[in-house]
Amino acid sequence: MMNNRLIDKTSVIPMYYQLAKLLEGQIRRGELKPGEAIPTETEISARFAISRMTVRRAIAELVTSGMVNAQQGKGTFVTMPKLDNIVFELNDFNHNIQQSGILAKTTLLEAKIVRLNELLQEKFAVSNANVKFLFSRMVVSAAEERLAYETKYTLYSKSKPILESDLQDPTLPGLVAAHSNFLPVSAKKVLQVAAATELEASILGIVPNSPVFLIEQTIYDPEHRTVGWSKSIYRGDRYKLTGYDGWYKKD
Amino acid sequence: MMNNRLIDKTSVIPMYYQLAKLLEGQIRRGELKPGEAIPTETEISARFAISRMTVRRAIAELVTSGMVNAQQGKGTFVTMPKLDNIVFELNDFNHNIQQSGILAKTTLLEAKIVRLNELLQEKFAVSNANVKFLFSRMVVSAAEERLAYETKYTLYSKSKPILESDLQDPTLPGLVAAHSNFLPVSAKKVLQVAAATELEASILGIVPNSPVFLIEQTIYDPEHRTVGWSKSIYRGDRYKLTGYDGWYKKD
DNA sequence: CAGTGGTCTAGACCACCAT
DNA sequence: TGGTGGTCTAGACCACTGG
Repeated sequence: MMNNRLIDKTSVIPMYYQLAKLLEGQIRRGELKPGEAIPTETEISARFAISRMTVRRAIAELVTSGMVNAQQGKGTFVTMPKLDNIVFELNDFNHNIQQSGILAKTTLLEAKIVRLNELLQEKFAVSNANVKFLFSRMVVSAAEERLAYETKYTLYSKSKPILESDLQDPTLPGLVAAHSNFLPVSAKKVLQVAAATELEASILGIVPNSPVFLIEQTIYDPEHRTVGWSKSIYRGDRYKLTGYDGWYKKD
Repeated sequence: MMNNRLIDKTSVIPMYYQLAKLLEGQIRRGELKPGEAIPTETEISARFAISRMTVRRAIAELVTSGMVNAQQGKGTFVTMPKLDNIVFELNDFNHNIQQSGILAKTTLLEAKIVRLNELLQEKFAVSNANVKFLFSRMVVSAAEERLAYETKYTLYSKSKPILESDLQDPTLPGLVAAHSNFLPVSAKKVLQVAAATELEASILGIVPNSPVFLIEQTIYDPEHRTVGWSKSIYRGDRYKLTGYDGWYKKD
């Protein structure tokens, strides 16, 4: 049925990888159909004269990629792809732009130290009125076009002046690391749609009430305390998110 | 330094899992800091009297979860968390609603067989004018409120009447599977913001030009042919996407 | 060169499932 | 009960890094 010369034991390419790709190909070509069982580990092990541990490692790759599903006592089966769980990756949104060959430029509009106010009290859940925050707002532009407007707050615990370096790493986690003694270890982003306010519209050069992306980001330290918060407005006509699901080829 | 009684070899919980959680805890508590090396595999192996393969399996878990980074010849190091790559999961969007305890209801507005037109020619990249498509449009609502409006096209190759079952699985992959001989194996979704058209606004009961989510979905068969396409409009004031990154606890 | 992680083996025992 | 996948071992050899 199958030739056992398909795995090159002398290759620099690991055997588990060769085997995984071999099985993946059979599934993609429909030689193994969704719902069907793939050969047992012992069978594959014997057929290719490969240790069972190595076979398991190969199958583990397929399990991870979601093409196959192992069931103890029964067998390993080709997955019926579920296509309703799409994942959108948001590489700081601006990578989209940079990948288009255009390079995004960040222009600082304002940066200052502020004290606690109502918004900050809500977002950071602190009550000590002496806490200092670094406030900054900036515009992201590319090819002479303004694309996004961002407002950021971070805890400010280092007595260090605000340098040009702020511009070099304008990401929120970067600001936290640079201007506080807190280590940012986790983040939450909430994406919504909104209508551009007068201010936002004038900064971005769009018509008021135009649809825009509104992204709120919160940065946490290891104790899950909020150490940074930002609100970003992205032009709706210049940004989109694309996501894939199922047996998409990744090579 | 560390007690070697922390791994219970007789437990039903696998040793590699216990070890992975033990290391994860040390990292979360800051006993192992970002940038630092974790003990070598041989060291851990000796300290707990565990086979190195088992230690590797434990570390592999941490590598997968992104907390640690292995470098051949050098060591394994605690990751400096990158927090700008947030991932939004979109469980067919309506799961958001269902998790709130409210149950979403889909109401079919129209369903019919259509022939090739300009839109379909572009989306499906077919030229044979005899190809038939199943067209349907529907409204998703919850708690007496209309939330989303969806328009779907799928290839129609089964000579089967359109049944009530269409309503039972109104997802695009489901429609493809039910009404064509094609197997949907991969999907692409593009998320944008838009202003509601007059039609969309009247169907959803919102003001025209309100900001809305616009999601286009394309379904592919194993040969990467388009077998389904849909366009969905979601009320901007009722939906949002939330994503996490970094060392978020998942237990 | 010594030390690290990466691959692989040939067994062993177990938990689970079907019959 | 026999067959499946899940865990674990005690080695082995390799590729890569650094001094």
